[in-house]
This record gives sequence, structure tokens and C-alpha cells, in this order.
Amino acid sequence: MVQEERDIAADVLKAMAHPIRLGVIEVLANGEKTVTELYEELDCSQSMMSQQLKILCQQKLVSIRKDGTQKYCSLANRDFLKLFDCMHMHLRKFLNFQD
Amino acid sequence: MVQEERDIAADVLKAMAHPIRLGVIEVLANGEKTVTELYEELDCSQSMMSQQLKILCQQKLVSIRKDGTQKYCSLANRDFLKLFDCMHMHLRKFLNFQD
DNA sequence: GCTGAATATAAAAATATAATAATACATGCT
DNA sequence: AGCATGTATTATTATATTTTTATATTCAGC
Repeated sequence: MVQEERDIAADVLKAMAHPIRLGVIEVLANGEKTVTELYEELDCSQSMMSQQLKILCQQKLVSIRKDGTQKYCSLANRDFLKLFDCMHMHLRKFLNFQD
Repeated sequence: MVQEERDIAADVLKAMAHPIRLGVIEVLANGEKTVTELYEELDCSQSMMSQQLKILCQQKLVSIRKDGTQKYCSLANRDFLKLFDCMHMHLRKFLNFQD
């Protein structure tokens, strides 16, 4: 990777590096959800969720389609789900996290 | 993932989400390096590198062995290298980044 | 056109991160 | 012991992120 790519890649990772945003990705792995469903499931305010979704969309991690008054969110790139397996391992093997 | 795991996972991702730290991981993919080699190759100050390495070590992404007056850095968990392939794809397919 | 539900935006305060510069520590060598 | 090299720490400033609160927008149904 060249410098410029690393800058962008860092931004993408930064977009994932937040408990709520990570939660969004995890929840969306199981399929499309409404903004309301997301903030209820992840237990945060509507405003919070809206702002976090914006960040995820900017990095093209999540995409949103509109239907009437609601918005349906889904994963834009499922490749990154690999990260969760890897992270799970890391939590257990390297940081001493029990099951 | 439960809440607590997401918090920790976010910290791990945050540790990767920085151009220099990403660079360190990339360089170390090719084998052990000295702190000096790292900051020369990645073109930053010695102090900067020392601080970034600390963050990477805290999350157990990098490990360091001491030999005399030098320290040799290496990747603690090569699993995360998968991320680079995935990120490379993402840069090209989702953010419009050319080769 | 008004209302209510779903979502977005703005502003502000608290906190965290980034980057630089200066200084300290450690070790091998003479 | 003194010096030079490699690395770490501290302090500081600038900047960015997080979170909350309040307000705005959008749209379907009446």
C-alpha cells in the first residue's frame, strides 16, 4: 500500500472501530434492518444511530435504501465479516478473554 | 459479540486505524524489523514510532524482543493480514481507487 | 394542509487522539 | 566513568471524536 491508500484504509478501519458501529455491522450481517430496529437493538439514541450510520455509509460499509418514511440498512461489503472471526480468535488467544 | 467484547474489539481496530500503524503491520508482514528501520522506512520521527508501537503492543498486534540496545518488532498475530487483501479490494471496488 | 412517525442535522461540551519537541533511560564501547 | 546510539517518556498544543440535546426535515395518511 502506498501512503495515500493507507490514509484511506485508516479511515475505513476507523469507521469500524467503534462499539456501536461494530454492532451495526454485526446485526446487518443477518440481513436488512430499519434505522429504528438498529437503535433499539443496539440500545442507543436515534440521533446517535443516525450519525454512526452516516460514517458507515461514507466508507461504503453500509448502504441504505429508502422506502416511504423508513430507511433500510444493509451491508455494502460482506467481505469485512471475515474480520469478526479473526477478532474473535484474537480476543481469546491474545487478549485474555474467556467465553 | 456482547457489549464488552465490542468495546475491546473497537480498541483493537482503533489500534490499526492509523496510517503509520497500518504501515508498521504491513512492513512487519515481511519479517522482523528494528524500531529504527521502521521509522526510517515509514518516514516518521523516532518518538512517533515509539508511541505508535506502544499502541500496537498494547493490543497484542505487535510483539517486541530486546537485543542489546535495539528492539526487534514482529507481528504478534498474522491473522489480521487477511484484512489487507480485503481492504485492497474495498479500496478498488467500493471507494473508487485506481491502481 | 395538518399530524405523527421516521430520520437527519446542528450545536455544544466532554473527552480522546495526533504530532512535535524536549528530555530521560538503557546499553555497549572505550 | 564517559560517550554515543537506540529507544521511551513526558508535556504541550492542535485537532478530532464522542455524546447529548434540541431542532429540522421528509413523507404517508387523514
